Amino acid sequence: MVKSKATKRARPDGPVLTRPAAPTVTLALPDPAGPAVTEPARAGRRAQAARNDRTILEAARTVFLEDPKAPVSAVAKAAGVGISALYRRWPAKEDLLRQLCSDGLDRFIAEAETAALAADDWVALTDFLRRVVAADVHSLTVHLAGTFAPTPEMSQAAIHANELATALVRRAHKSGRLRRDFVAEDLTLLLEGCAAVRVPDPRRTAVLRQRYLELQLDGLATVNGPELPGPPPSGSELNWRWASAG
Amino acid sequence: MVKSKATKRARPDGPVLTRPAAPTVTLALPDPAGPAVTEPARAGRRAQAARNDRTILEAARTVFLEDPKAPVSAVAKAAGVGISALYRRWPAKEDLLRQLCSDGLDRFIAEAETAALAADDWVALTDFLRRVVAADVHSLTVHLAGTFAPTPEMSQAAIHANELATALVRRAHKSGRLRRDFVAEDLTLLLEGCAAVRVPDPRRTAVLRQRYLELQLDGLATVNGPELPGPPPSGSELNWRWASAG
DNA sequence: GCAGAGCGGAACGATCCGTTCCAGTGCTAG
DNA sequence: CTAGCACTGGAACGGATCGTTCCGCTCTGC
Repeated sequence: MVKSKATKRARPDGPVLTRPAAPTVTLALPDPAGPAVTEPARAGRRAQAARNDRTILEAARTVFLEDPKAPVSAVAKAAGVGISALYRRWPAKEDLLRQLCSDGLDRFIAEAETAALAADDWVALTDFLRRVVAADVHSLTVHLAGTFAPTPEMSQAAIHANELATALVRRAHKSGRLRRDFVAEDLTLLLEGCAAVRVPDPRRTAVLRQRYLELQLDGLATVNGPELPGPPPSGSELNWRWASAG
Repeated sequence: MVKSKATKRARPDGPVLTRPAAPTVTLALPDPAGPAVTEPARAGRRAQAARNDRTILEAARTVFLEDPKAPVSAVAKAAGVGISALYRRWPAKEDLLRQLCSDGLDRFIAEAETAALAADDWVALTDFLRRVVAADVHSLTVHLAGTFAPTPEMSQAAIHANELATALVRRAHKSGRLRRDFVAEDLTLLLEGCAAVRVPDPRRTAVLRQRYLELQLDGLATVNGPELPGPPPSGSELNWRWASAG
């Protein structure tokens, strides 16, 4: 999905220009466990370097999730490394943000594909939404977009993500359990609303987001009753974030 | 509600310490019209000053609604005045923010009281929510809180606002049309979700917020079905913004 | 035992922003 | 008619923040 993820680490020679490091990170989950993806586990300096790759990425995710405008130093501190450890991997802050966002997009797509496996058309959609909210992908993607220039690949991925989501909505409509006036474009703002739910404790935040998602799912399942007001959002109203670079 | 709003304008003598100017502003509505509240309309310099009072306040509302961290200069520019016109009225940025937020709180209370007039217990709640979302009070209040030290009066007002909202929820429950597992504390986060809905065009934003509010209202009206997950938010999870100063 | 990969963190330079200051403008009192 | 001054626009100041660079140290890998 993301094409050949560059070489292993930033080469010591020659400038690094795009998406540099991160050894096939499986994207930090809300679940902070994860018993390590059988990293070769060489000991010593090299090992620390390898570990730092994911450590920094996870720290960055956490930090920017809490405050999209957090300084680079905050990420370094959260990761328990110095600033140079970070700059060795990503040439600039923007590159880090880009990768974070890109990974989020990939994750979004992965969840959509997984959810699409469900046999039940209605369940496919609801499952998808629950997954995306649980993965906490949306807030990162949305709040970061606009703070960096998206690569063509990302715009491409965004389009693909849209297609998958649209397909899920179409299926849900076919099931007859989704209210008629709900369209695929509504998904973005619905998710944005969920992402806005925040309390100091991250764990509680996750739970509460599911709570309000369920509330909205019940709204989605309301097939009788007055139509939702206003025309639904249009693509152009939504995609202004990805504007620069198509 | 807001106690004696100080004298007319910042006195030329002596330092101004609290909530200075603004001649009983009726809080800018989403509706940008408003044919002036029969201001004495004296001509000349004094008139400009009087007009600037409301002009600046409205501009500030617009600007900070779009970006809570906007610089003071942005407000001045939006109001079409110089920076000193602003600083003549509010001793510091924080004072301006405080007033904006306080006015929002007052508005919230006013809407709650108006909505409470409805005879139908269910309509009282839904009407209230529609009003609050339409007034666009929540996003300002919420995103500004924490950027200044709230006055005791504001904390007081916040408590009062909570009481009113709670009463509306209680009534709605009595009507039997509100799902059992929805509690008053849920209101805050529900509104926060609505406030998160944003597109470039403010008018469209307003419409879309109503759209997703209606979706959630349908969710609120779903009395049969599985319970919402997780314990609902608690007061302490929500009020951390108003923390300093009780 | 040595070359250098990798690191921590201080230092730098640019930017931004809240606030102050001052000179200009045009009412308004006398 | 004019002197005084309330009021204003906007330049300038000083502090804070932050991205990025740089330097000296450590410890590995050969």
